[in-house]
Amino acid sequence: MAESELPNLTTEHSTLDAIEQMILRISWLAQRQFVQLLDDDRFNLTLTQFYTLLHLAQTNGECKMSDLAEATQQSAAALTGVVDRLLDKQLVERTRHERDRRQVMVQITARGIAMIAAIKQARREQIHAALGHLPAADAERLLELLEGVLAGMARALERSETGRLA
Amino acid sequence: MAESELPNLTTEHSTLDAIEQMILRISWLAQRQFVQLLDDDRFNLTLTQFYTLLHLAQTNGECKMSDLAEATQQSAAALTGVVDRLLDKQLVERTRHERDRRQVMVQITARGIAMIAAIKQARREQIHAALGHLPAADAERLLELLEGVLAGMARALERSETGRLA
DNA sequence: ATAGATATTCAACAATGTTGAGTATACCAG
DNA sequence: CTGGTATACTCAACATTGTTGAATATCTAT
Repeated sequence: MAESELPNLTTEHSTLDAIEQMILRISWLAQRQFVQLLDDDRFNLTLTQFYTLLHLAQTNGECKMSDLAEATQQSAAALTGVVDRLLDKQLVERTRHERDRRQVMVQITARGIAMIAAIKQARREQIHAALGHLPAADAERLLELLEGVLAGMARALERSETGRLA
Repeated sequence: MAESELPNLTTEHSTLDAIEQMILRISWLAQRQFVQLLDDDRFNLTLTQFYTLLHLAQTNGECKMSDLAEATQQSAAALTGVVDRLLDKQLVERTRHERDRRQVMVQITARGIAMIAAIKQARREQIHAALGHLPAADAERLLELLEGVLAGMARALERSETGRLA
């Protein structure tokens, strides 16, 4: 992975390294915090189930299994089990593509949409508890910078994963 | 500083909500990216194993199982299995406390220390691939803002988790 | 019709996580 | 010392997720 374009790795680490540590720790905390929320009796979802359902909520209409697997970074085999459990909870429906009968299409139900909305609202309250104190200008600036981070990470991930979803 | 603790949840969502989405997605990507790295033949660790080993690396000397469980946010029962596998890989050693024979003490080995160092170096290269393009000033500013985020999240997590590790 | 590609599921296994029971040890009261 | 209780950890049983490779069904092109 990107062995050529690495300028002065040994010297000016400090800021990027600190950002790296920060992102790792924030990721860890954000996830634990969110998992706690999802574990609530109202929701009772795992993180993987949530991300899968979220993508379905953001996709209007049906979604192919393989597309869903790629979007949520899961193998097709793993996704089958996740969708099974979402189906048990009546949060999604599974149908066959009309023309290409090989394809399995998944669609979120009204119940699933309501679930996502409720989780987002709860999450909104949680994030306000954590970040409500940030000055508005800082929040705006942070958002801009995070967009840059996300773009960079998505690129790096793409680059290194070519041909993973066998 | 905007002192309003929970002002108008229903109206001015936009920026904080966008930051929330961004953090969720970055967390997801950061983790997937890191898991890929840890899966490399050189390391062959899971995320949980890494965080557990990392904490042992940061703790000089031995660490009690229950302390380690709390620090890494795992149940004692789950940790037993994780340490079993770290033991198989000869990355840690398990001994009994001399006085209180109930306590099991875990200590990282030289091999474990070398492993953590190698992972940190690889991670450094990965983060450079993702963020190397950020202007230095932006990186500095991002770091400051993330520190604020981390502090807020740590506070929120503390508040909500009182007495979880039964 | 058949060969090969594509889409998905299934089977077998490993790692993690939960809960509740079990074991060993420590400590305290009588 | 003995018995009772708290503590520290492990174990057992189970659910979820993840991997790989095989199996199945369907499409497409010759």
